[in-house]
Amino acid sequence: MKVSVKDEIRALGKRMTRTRKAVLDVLESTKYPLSPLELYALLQKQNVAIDPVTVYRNLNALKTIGLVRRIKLHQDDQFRYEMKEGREHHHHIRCKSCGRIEDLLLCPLKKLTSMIERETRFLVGDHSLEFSGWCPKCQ
Amino acid sequence: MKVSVKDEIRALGKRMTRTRKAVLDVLESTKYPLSPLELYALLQKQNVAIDPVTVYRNLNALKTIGLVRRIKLHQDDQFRYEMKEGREHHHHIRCKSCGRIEDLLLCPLKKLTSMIERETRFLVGDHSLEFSGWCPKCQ
DNA sequence: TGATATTTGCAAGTAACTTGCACTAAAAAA
DNA sequence: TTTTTTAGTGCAAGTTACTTGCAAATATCA
Repeated sequence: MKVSVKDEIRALGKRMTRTRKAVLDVLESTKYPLSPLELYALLQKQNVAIDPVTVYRNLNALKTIGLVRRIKLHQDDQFRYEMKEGREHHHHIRCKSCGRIEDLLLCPLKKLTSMIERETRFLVGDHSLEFSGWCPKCQ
Repeated sequence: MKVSVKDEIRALGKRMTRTRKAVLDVLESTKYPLSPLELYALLQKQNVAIDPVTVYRNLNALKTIGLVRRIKLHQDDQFRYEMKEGREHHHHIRCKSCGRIEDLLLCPLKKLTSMIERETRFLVGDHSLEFSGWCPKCQ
């Protein structure tokens, strides 16, 4: 975890606790978005004593101060969290078989947005796009 | 409700009950995808005596026999159901303010799919795409 | 070091949905 | 038309993911 993160947290009146640091460390070393309970399971493997509720609360706090992003994947019944730092707007692809999630780096929807605005008269603020299928191992 | 629907249901060993007919009627006359509890509320307004559990079970049954489609919108904590009949593959746009949901008739993602398959080596089976923003009334 | 305010853990509460079970009522058989 | 069979229903209780209340613990700062 970067030194600046601790400062960023303190600047916002939050504290850098043992558990919060552990949560941040796991998020930073994981390349795909984690659910609170997946994160909790990873912490247990590392023998970090923490309550699931504390994981939820930390993720919420980190989201509020803008360090992490909360997403909900299609047909998923839980939220997932990923570090915001250095990550552009992106979408995901998920394996229907093993659940593996990867980032997609391209977003083809900018042009489409104005078409949709014309067509629906909505003012578009956001979009979500997600693919699912079978990853190389599961094919 | 079309006559053929009753036959379709019976052909699959299911029965056309008073409550199931009521659920189907509401779904057929609603232009946007309904959550089970929204559907339940609409039935109550029409003084249809039904238990929420029965709404859930009917929607499940109708999904299983392929008459309705179940979808989950982004950041929504409930499933929604829409009639399948005569409705092509499509996406949705939702108002961030009033929650109004409309269909989008175009799907621009066919070309993109092969790009993503090349890039990720996944075999793409499905995608979900959803826009949100502000509808004309809420702008 | 001590004050104070955030954070934590445990227990309990929610919301959306599912399951178990006895009872009801469609549909098929007699 | 009247049984018989079995799907469907209502109520209560269970499940999952998450939230909230509160007293005790601990990070930060004077």
